[in-house]
Amino acid sequence: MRAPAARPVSSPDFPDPPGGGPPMVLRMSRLMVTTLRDAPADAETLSHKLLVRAGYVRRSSAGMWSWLPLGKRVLDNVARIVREEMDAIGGQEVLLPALLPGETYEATGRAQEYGDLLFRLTDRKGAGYVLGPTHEEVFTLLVKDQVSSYKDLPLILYQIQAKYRDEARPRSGVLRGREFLMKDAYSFDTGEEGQIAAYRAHREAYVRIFRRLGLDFRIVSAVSGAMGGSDSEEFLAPAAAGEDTFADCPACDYAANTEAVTFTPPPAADEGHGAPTELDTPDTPTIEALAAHLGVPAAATLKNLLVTVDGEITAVGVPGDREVDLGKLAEHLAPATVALVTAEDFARRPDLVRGYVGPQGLDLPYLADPRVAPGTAWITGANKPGRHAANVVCGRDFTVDRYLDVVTVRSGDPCPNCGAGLSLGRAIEIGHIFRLGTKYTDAFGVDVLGPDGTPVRVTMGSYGIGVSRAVAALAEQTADEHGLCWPAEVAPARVHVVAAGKAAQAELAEQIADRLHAAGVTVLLDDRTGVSAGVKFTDAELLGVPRILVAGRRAAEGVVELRDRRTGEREDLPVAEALARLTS
RNA sequence: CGGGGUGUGGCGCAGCUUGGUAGCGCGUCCGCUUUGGGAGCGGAAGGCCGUCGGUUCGAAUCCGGCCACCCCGACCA
Repeated sequence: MRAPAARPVSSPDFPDPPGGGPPMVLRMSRLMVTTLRDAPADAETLSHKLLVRAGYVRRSSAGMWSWLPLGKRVLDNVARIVREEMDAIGGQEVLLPALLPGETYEATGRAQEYGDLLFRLTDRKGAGYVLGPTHEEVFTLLVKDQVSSYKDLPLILYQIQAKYRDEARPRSGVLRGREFLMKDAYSFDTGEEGQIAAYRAHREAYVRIFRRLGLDFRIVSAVSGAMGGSDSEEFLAPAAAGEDTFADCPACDYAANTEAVTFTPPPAADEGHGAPTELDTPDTPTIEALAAHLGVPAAATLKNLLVTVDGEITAVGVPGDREVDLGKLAEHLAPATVALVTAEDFARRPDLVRGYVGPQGLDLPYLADPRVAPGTAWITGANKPGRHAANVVCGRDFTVDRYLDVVTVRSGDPCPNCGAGLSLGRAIEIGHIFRLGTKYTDAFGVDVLGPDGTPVRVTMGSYGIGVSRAVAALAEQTADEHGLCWPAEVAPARVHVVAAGKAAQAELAEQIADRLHAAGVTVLLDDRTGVSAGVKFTDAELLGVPRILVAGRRAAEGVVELRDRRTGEREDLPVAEALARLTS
């Protein structure tokens, strides 16, 4: 497919790598790029502001983005790297429709799981369609159609394609759009072993991809969410603008999405608890009021949150200083529906005293955080207005029906691996890999014939990379106060040549651009006339090409200035040497 | 979906309280001067003031509906 290397490529390191398209000279005088001094008022995150200011992207409508020439080049470079590494593990690229019959997602129940997140539309005949949010079903059906023998497996298919999610709130520019570019790959194997091998191959490919992209990233264990399946890991790019919170252990290599952090209580110290006593605690329906009234830390109290699980009133016990993460709770109890109790629910249960609920002697299912361990003693509601009880011991005075990790993780919580204090950070999810097992092949009955002639159920994995999001994540991680600052392999050009002066400088800049071009290097040439050097420098910093070559004051003596965008280092060099540095 | 906010040339904003037919900075175009850190002077183009309706002799401005967008929350690969 790609043009043979008729052009000189002297090194894989600096000049354009193979597959990046032919080297070009991009002329600022003719490029469709408008840089803005001010960011749009609605831009919040750094990447959003800078990608717009530098003329890489422009908002088309809510959550929909147009990629302008420079942005498109960065996007293509990211896609190219992804493609190369996917091909290297034997992935075969395809392109499936983004517009799909609605029933595709009905068979697996995902139409319902996705709910409003799924973009739905109707054709002229009234038939329902969706814009694909991810393509497990479609790929599974494709394989069912195409593959019939174990000899056809293992198989890795992928595509790089626009995905659609009708986000309730698109935000942060390209970071969370309703249309975005995603690489989605699917592996098909017979049996557990192959599936694990495919998962591992993808994991390693992802590490190579994100390293090549120059992203700082962590691999974190995650919950599978709407994908289904057993194991999954997320690739997170730490960034202030990130929407995910992850826990990171400073002492070992543990890292996890906060939703996936578990807690194992230390062995119970089951001694010396006195009998329960009732306390007079008027006007203390909140933990805060109770702790203040008694002069005890909130952690000594037991908070009992009442929820309904598929309509059944259920209590959830957590230490008083902890918050229940309703998302985690719902995750554990899925597919049951979890909701906070309403006033009507209370009306049905006069034995439940709002603000004074305790688990002892209550006729309710009782769920609890592992911190509410057998043998621990608590101050909790006495199930009477204005009364609490102390020395209420778990296992003696009440029992827990089921332990669940439902508490919001805090900085300093123990690492499940080594016990050190976890730190929390924000990050952008740039990749997610899943072992799906047979969820989708069961739904569609996808078997191949095995060596013994009997059908074997196919096992799957799915592996996503947010390509457009990775661009934003990169911008987020690499930009500084002057603007964008791309790693060489994804930059829209390798070198930004600035003609800073009059005709002589312009002519030298042209010659240099030509020679770099001939050496296989893509050049962004600022050949604009009537634009002052200052403007060109400022634009160069905003645009973020990693190396800036200035033909300026000393052009007449054949000396140019070479700058490093990241470090700001500058050096005057003879033209020949500058060229040698940029092409070797 | 709940709470808050904003809609005025490409971008950033003022004008609205006190109605009188739209203004500033940046950008764009033309001319001259300038040319190493977002230049100067002179000229010019570009906006049915989100939308629909109401009040009024007259509405960007007052009133009401709707829409859009943004932020926080909920939700969410």
